[in-house]
Amino acid sequence: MLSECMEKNLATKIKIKNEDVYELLQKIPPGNVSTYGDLARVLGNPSASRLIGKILGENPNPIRVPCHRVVMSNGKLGGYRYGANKKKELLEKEGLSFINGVVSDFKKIRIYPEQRQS
DNA sequence: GCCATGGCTAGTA
DNA sequence: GCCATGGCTAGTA
Repeated sequence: MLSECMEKNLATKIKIKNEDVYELLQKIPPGNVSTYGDLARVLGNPSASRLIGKILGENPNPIRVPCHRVVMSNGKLGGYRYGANKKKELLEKEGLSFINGVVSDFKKIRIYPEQRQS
C-alpha cells in the first residue's frame, strides 16, 4: 500500500527558505519592482506572502539583495527594515515616483521574476 | 506541541 | 487567514 505518508509528501507545499528569496530578489533590476505575493507564488507557496516579508526583514545584505524593490500587491510601499522613508528614497533614486503612497505606473514596472532552473 | 511573530493578501461589506 | 521559525511550557519517561 502506497503509504499515506508518501501521498502527503507529494501533496506537500514547497518550503520557502531565506536564500531562495534572496536569490530571486537579485533578478529584479533597478526601476522595476515585484510584490511579496508574487515572490511567494514563484517559490511555490502562493499563500506565504507574509513570510516573504519576514524573510526580507532578515536580509543580511541589502547591497547584494535589493529588498527595497518589493512592494505590496496594491502598489503601496510596504515595510522596510530601515524605515519606509528610506525605501522610498531608494526607489525614487531608481526613477520611480509615488502618488498617494502608491507607485506610479505600478502595472508597467511590476515584474514577475522567474526562478532559476536546476 | 502551542503560541506569538512578522516589511502581507484576497475577498467580503 | 497564512507560512516558517524560535522560545517555552506541560507532561511523559
